[in-house]
Amino acid sequence: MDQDIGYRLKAIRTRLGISQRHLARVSGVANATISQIEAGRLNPTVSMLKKVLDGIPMPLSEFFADDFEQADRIFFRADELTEIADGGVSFRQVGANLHNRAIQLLKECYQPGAGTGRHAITHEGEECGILLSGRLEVTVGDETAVLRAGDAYYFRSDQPHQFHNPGNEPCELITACSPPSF
Amino acid sequence: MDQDIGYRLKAIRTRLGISQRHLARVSGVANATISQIEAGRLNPTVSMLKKVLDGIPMPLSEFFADDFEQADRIFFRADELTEIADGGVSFRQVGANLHNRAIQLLKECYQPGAGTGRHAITHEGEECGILLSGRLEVTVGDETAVLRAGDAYYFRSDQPHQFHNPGNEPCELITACSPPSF
DNA sequence: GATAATTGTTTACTAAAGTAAACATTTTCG
DNA sequence: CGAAAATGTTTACTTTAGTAAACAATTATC
Repeated sequence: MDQDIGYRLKAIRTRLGISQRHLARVSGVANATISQIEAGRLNPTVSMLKKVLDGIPMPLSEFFADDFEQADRIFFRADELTEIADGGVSFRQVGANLHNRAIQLLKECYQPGAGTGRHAITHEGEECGILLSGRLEVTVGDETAVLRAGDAYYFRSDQPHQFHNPGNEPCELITACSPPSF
Repeated sequence: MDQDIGYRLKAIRTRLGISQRHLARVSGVANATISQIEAGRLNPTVSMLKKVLDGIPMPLSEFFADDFEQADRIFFRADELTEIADGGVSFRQVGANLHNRAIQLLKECYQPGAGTGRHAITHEGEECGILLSGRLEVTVGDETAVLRAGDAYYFRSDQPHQFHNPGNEPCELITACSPPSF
């Protein structure tokens, strides 16, 4: 249970790209607390967890929503997908608790001009995706391509990669990572 | 915050008609813990609250759902009303956190034969209601009446009162209590 | 009406949550 | 490169969550 909370908090925090210390500062708690919660070494009180989430901000109901307590769910309606918005990029994730899972499937939407940021990302595993609409500029290693609806990609994630929507309409795509990266 | 959790737990527990000790037994926690949580004297850990709710059973998401964190909401869609089922009787409450509020408004539905039980209820305040459909037998003090759609009642709650659906179709009504009784 | 069972509360205690401050790494920037 | 800032972790300590057992009060049962 404590571990579940930790995994979920870490997933949310890193997805937003903020550090433990930053979250600690804005929520007014000790950074050691967040470190230990995420490590599953601490069993937070409700009010402590709320205090932390207030810094994101995220209501408790959303933190516990979806399949947080039903990791074995099989079917998900469209409006049940876990949504994580981050600037011009929004993610809709199939399933919420993906630690110990093999696949992370996302429906992503990049607003015009939005992207993963100036710096390329590197992590373990592999990932791939296929575009549904709009255009997406994908850079992997020293290769760059602008994809259109129907185009796809597949690469090992230890190669530096970044995404960017160069068009003037939103870009939708389905992506898959293995293992899930937070 | 701690007090909010306590009020809400107590509201849910008493609505289900179970005692602190019973809930403590089935959830495997000390009854003193439940007493102190409800009194707002204890700041439960998430896993402790989950352990308690597992005895109801109620998922954390539902506990924190609705307007638990937004006590100032004004409008509620039909499907947003807090539903509390109890045997043949179901309650749909307008708003969830009614402590410190003056009114508790419920849409109730009694299945045929269902009622508030053999023993009359007594508590402070006043309550009233109006029938939407079906029949409802209302007993207040030594007076009994069978109400039909459009009929209504109003009494001081310190008079022993009970409700029962004597018909063979569900009975719907809107009730109001002041102050909210849990 | 008296005994027994059940209710919620309080208390002394122990197990653990939460913090401040140090730690070891990594990243940033001149 | 090298100083400086920022990252997550660990540690010693204080506070508090959680428990068992007693308490007082109410309710059930004969």
